[in-house]
Amino acid sequence: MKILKSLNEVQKEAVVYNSGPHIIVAGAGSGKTKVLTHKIAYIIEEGIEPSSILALTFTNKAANEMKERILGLIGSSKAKQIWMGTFHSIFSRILRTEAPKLGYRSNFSIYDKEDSVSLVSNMLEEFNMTNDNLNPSHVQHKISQQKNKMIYPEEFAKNYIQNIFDKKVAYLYPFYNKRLFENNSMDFDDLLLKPIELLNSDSKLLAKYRSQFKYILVDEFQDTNHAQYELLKLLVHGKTKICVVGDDAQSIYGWRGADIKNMLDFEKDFEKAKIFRLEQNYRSTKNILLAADSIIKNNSEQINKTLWTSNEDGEPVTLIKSSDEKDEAFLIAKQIKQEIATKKLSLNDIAIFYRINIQSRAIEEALRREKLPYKIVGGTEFYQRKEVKDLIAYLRILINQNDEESLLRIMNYPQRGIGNTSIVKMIAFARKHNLSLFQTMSRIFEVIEVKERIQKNVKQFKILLDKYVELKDKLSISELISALVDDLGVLKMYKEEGTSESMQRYENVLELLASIRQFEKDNSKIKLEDFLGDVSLMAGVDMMDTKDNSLTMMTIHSSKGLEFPVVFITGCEEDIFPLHRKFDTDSIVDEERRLFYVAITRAEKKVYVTYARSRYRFGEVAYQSRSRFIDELDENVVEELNGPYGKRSGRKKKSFYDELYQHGYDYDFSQEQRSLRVGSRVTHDVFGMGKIIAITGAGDMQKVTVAFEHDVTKTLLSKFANLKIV
DNA sequence: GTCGTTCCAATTTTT
DNA sequence: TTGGAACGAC
Ligand SMILES: Nc1ncnc2c1ncn2[C@@H]1O[C@H](COP(=O)(O)OP(=O)(O)OP(=O)(O)O)[C@@H](O)[C@H]1O
Repeated sequence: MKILKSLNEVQKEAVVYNSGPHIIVAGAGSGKTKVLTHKIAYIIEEGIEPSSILALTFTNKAANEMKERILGLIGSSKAKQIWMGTFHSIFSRILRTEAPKLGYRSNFSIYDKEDSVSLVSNMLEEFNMTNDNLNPSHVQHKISQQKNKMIYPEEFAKNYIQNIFDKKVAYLYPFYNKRLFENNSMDFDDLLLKPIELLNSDSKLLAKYRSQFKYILVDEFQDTNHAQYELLKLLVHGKTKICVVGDDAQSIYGWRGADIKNMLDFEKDFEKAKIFRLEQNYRSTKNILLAADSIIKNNSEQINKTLWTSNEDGEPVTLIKSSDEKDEAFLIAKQIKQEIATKKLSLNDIAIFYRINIQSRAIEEALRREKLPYKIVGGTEFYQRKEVKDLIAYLRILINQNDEESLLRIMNYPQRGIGNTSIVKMIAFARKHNLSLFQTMSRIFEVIEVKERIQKNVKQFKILLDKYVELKDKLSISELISALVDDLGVLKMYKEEGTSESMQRYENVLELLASIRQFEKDNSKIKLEDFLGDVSLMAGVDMMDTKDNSLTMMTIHSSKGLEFPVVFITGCEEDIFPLHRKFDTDSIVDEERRLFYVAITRAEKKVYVTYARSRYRFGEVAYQSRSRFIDELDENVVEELNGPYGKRSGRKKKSFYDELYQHGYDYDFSQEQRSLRVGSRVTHDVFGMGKIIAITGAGDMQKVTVAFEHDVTKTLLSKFANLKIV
């Protein structure tokens, strides 16, 4: 059979296996995704209906690629009928049909993080809690964490309150859910929670989906959260075939609720689960695997796995040292030119990874200067930009008039003389009369607190919206948005402003129009509702264009599942990678280490690791020390490209002089500064462990602000503080 | 209600 | 350093 031909023995076994739940646990590049792909193709060839297969991937892009591969394998367009996508997109699709059973309408909006945060923010204002010192985004994050652990408001309030912050969150949490519901909207977590509620409460529906999905396959299983796992447990029953694949060493979304425990529990929860282990890596050179292994073995908790390759030894990992982030970027550009010149590589073969998006700035600049074309994957995503979101908000309100967040966004965009005071009055009226804000606009003349002149503005706005509600079924999406953009005059507005930001916005609006036209071309007869759903669930990598010839830049998180011949891992310095704040626990550093492992294992032939001795952070120079991960790399597979201070020493503990070198020569080595600098870890006799977050003054008057454990921050005179460096 | 100025947190990572 | 929120003047 053709489908099995390009597989090794274990892979074949796993593809063909059909006697019950199975999990494929294997290291990077061992062909997990490949097995999953071939398995699906195999099942279809066996005569199983594609529409009875549910295949869950981590990104939409991965889903599309998998579909294409399957198409190539079975040569039939049947692949289109597979239920394939991310958990979020699949279950939002199911909710479009089933949500009415929960009291939502099927045109519900999907709130992304920003929408959710702004909902929280508006709630704080409405509840007069703006003085409570609550950061809306922290509140939202906390709520989201509970939701994806399936901890409901009552339970949270009862069992999980540890401090005053939790208490306030517990107060807000039920109202937050209520508001979402009233807005006929769901946040990302609801897209998983609501299906769980539905399937738990409606046995007929459960039966329907259980018989619908005869095969369930999950890629990147190590990064599923509790809600996702619960969904799987619900859907899988006696006859369902379930196959999951994952690598615990690549779990990098713990902060988003993902739990490796799911992998360990699988055997327990799914009876007679069979484990397959793939041990041959087909992606990388021996040296790269050695380097990756030397990193990951520093993590204590791991599922034991072997990984070997018959590929060549290849080149060592090359370390590039630089003085600051500009220098780093320049050296990367220089090295890329050399790679291309000497190795017949194309730009597409090279990727530059970073820990945090901000790092891309300096690199972009250097690449532009050196005339190296690049693309940024993810980052401040296109659909996240303000002007784009504003226009999308118009579309959303046309579909779902209860979507108050969207309505608030556009109420005064572009400016039409409806200010905050009037909006507050309108909301009060809406709450009092149990109306939506949208309905309130129809009765604006009853809201006597709003000035007459402004009532007229509201009326005008309402007429505009009504007109487009009317038009939305008559025009295509692109015609609709073009007409709207014209009507609103935003293009003209940006042009007249004439600043460089405005021009950027102008461009972005044009790009939005173009992208909608493209979207229409790719998905004929698509409905506005579906377009909006897709847009909210679009991941950064989903937009990645692999056709054009350019370098790829992205965060390591976005690089998951991808592979490139040459990989640059940049900013390998303490406090960047591992990026940690104040007091990180081992488990957080372990996740950073897994992230580093993911980064290395994306590479086929060559890894560069770069770091800088200083970089601008928050507008001031911060002196960096190189990442512990660099020291963890197996010396035998590492070379230094430009160590101006001699060869890397194998010493684990740095000497005082090394420390000096680390921090550069343009540094004042006076006693107190050497010892105390921003970022230094210190201990205090009374307060214990801490980290310096600011230093002011000098000499006897020098003050240091230290963040101690348990959220205690103190500003002390260094003369008396007697801080000891650790 | 709008515009300009000042002030402050942000640089985690994203479905 | 930057962008958004907050504040005050008109
Ligand atoms: N039996 C095989 N023969 C040749 N090449 C293979 C084989 N199995 C996998 N590969 C290749 O190895 C590379 C890695 O495969 P794949 O992406 O499926 O691995 P993975 O285990 O999912 O990796 P990761 O977990 O790192 O994302 C791919 O280029 C794939 O084509």
